[in-house]
Amino acid sequence: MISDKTIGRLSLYRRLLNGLARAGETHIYSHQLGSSAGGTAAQVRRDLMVIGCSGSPAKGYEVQELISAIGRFLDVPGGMGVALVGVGNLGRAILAYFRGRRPKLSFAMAFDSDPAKTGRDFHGCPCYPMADLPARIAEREIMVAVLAVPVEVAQETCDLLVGAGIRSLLNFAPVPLRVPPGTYVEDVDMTSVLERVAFFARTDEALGN
Amino acid sequence: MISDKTIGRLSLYRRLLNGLARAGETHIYSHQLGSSAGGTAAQVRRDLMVIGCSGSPAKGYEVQELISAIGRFLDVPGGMGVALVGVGNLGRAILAYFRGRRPKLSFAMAFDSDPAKTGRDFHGCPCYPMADLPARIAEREIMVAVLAVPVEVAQETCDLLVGAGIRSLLNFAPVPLRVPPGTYVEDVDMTSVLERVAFFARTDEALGN
DNA sequence: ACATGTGAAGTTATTCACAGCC
DNA sequence: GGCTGTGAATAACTTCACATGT
Repeated sequence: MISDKTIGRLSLYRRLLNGLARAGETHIYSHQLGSSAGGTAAQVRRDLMVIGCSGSPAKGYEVQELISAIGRFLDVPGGMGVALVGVGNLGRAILAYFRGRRPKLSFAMAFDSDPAKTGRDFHGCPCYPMADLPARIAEREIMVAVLAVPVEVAQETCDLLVGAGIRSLLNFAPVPLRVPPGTYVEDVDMTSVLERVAFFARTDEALGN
Repeated sequence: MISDKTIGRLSLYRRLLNGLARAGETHIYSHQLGSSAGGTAAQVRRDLMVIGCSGSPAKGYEVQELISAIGRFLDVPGGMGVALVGVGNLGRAILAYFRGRRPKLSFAMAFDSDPAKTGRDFHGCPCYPMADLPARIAEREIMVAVLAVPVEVAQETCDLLVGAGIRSLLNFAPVPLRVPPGTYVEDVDMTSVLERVAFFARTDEALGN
């Protein structure tokens, strides 16, 4: 009933709204938010409708109210821990990227099979050996994982995570993962994204986008 | 007329087919390729149809033929150079990730505003100062760029790239870019992707996906 | 029998457009 | 006059289903 596209946009709206709030803005119209978000006014109104927000024709939407409403909708009140598996170049970049960015969603632990990496912190996140994974994930009741392991071990690592109780995961390995029903997977396949981008460099004007 | 989703899947099919070819497979049925790709047989057949491939009911599709056909469709014969802007943690991870992965699509140059980074190589890719960007991009006729700069300078860097002749770009900064018509942008907003993934950890079973 | 190729149907997502209100 | 809220229309994408071929 609620689409994943809408969820992604709500997350983006919140970030834009936080910027507006910091700049002292108190109200915003759907067409302004729409154009900042790279979408349309109608889309913004629909998205806000599904989370039960409403604005006034006179002043638009209240920035603070939207921020709170999106937070109530997206966030788990107590915050959520995320596990990273695979502390290679990409894994470390992800840790650095998210460090301190979202208080309600932070990397609580990382795992790697390389003994040279375990036992220390990366960007503030402790790294443990793979053998500890099931116990540590169960102990902290982690439900979300990011997979940044080599493609050869992606599926088996995924199975291990699901077995340990992970309910939703973000996969950077360039292979679609098989998961049991009830588990959510988002594949971010950078290879195919880049190939797509390269493709449209050629055809954009030729086919008139 | 050809959708970006199809392009992304073709890229994935090719990767899977390369694996099959390496394993010695010569033919494949749409339902096999579909399930490896996390899709359906009908979808595979439609995707292959748009690039003019056909198989036989007897043996399915010829693996090598598909690989060539996808290559003819997606690749520029002479190969394509990509520029990276922003050699931070994420930028370096991207260089490492793509190193030697696709011969027809490789990072030819990188740019960064930090003088400590310019003048040397990162994962085999030379890094130049931002001031050199327009001339070097024009000289090598680069059309594709990856943007991995801090969000504050993303739009201005994008404008610089477009002015230098970039036609298509992959943006990792968490803000939608404004580009002139005819330019293709793919935003990979890891923050909102992760928030989405976290959201569905809670609701998957509750709302029964 | 079983797989392909594809029109038709179905599904999901986005945009239009207008009533109602400030 | 311009904005919100939303049913209706449209567009985009996916799946069905079956005629056709081997």
